[in-house]
Amino acid sequence: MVTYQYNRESRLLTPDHFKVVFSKPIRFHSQHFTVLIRHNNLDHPRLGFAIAKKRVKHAVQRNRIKRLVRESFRLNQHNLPTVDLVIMAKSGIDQLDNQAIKQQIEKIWRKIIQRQKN
RNA sequence: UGAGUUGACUAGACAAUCGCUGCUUUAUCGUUGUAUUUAUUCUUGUUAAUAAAUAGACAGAUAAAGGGGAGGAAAGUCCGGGCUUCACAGAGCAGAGUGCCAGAUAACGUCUGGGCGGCGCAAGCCGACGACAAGUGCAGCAGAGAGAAGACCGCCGAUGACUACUUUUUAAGUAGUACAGGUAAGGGUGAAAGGGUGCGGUAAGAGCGCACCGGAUGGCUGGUAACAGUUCAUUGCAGGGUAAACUCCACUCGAAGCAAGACCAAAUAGGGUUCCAUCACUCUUUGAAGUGAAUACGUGGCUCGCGUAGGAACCGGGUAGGUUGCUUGAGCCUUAAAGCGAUUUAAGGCCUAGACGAAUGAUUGUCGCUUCUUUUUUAGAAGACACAGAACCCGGCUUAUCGGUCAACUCAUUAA
RNA sequence: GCUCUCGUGGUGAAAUGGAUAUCACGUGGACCUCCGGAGUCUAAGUUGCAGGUUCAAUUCCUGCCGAGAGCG
Repeated sequence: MVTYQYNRESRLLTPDHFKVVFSKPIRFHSQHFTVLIRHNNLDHPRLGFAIAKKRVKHAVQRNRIKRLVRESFRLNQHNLPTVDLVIMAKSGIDQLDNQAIKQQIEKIWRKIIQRQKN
């Protein structure tokens, strides 16, 4: 079933959720992202962010990254396995434009899907 | 037309698709338990219990529709206030802050008007702008001297001393020495050297005296005041700088913050009360008795060690979590009145974000803007389209900022 | 949300408002040596930035910028 919804069910809400992901993650890297994933027992994937103020200085930039990644997650979530994801940003990401960020995050989705099949 | 000053406003526009989050309405589900009706039960009640239906209410869930959804600085957290909790008889000390005068305000370190000083041709802008004559400190180097000072060069050497000469020889005069000494004009040092100019005066000089200018003190006049003026009087005149040095004077300040605070409250652990159970001991009472858990049981051949010591009900605190505080407010817009103005008052209208691992977005198209290329009027390409993202709420200040619009004023040039 | 501290050669630290800003380590250059080490000499500071007070500011005051810490 294809859904484009993104509500509170699709997010990591409490520190406990994050701790679980950070404890035994599988890592995926690109030039400006680190993604930690871990299987959950639900029937849908969940998304969380950990973007440090040290890496991305301005609040406008942090919000932009979160919105872009969230939008991409929203449109691709039906293809993803049932995992919890934590997106971490690396410094320098605020220099990129919207298209570049979109391409990078979509590349990561493909890697996750590929790994799941194997 | 050009150059500038001040104030106010604006912060790309429209459409489509897919989302996020409050609000309103409707529908469905759910929850609680209120009212009514009906049925059943029996202790037969105007009253109880149970069940169902209908109506109403509502923490909530889902769906649909409608409508709303970042800023002028939301930022820095530099001030002030509301709100909340705690503390508190009153007063003082300490500490911190402010500092020309008057006003505005809920309050302010903010704003308005005025004074004084500085900058600018001007419109205008800037200023921590109380007191050093209450006391204490500080001023390197240079310089003679750095605080009620001082003699290095210079000037003088009247007076005193010494030498020489002359004379009327216990004395006087003249010349010299630069010894005592005088001097604050000139030079020089320094950021700063104890009013300025001129004339008189003098051995040379000096407010030493005088004239003018400037000041100080008192009075008078104007002003609410800061302060200004003064053809008034007195005073030769000043002991300068520094308080963003200690300090003094005047005024202000209780402390902490929405993670404040209020309510609901799981699991686990733990507290209290009652009842039941286990074991040991006690008894004029042999009991659902009293006291205790130091004991008992298990593991084990024994010691050490390890494990177990219960069950039920109720009460209170309270963690995770949830709800609330949470957006109607010193609110915004328009008009009128008062005031030079900040602002205030009155009338009418409006409701304009409330998220919480944290929404307010993405993509596409058309137009606009900027830059670049080609070229001379188009075409093409690029663009997080300036700075920047609410977190209890307001009033300011400060800092960042591509452009655009409007109004008032100033200066220059040209024309009439 | 509240509070505090720091910023000085490449690094780590000194300096009462007063001379050309000092010390250690490191780096570059020169000397010494056959070469290297050691040694000797020497160079490199916008005292974070912008204003102000003062005769004079690393020091005092104000505003920014950056780094770090603490409390809840």
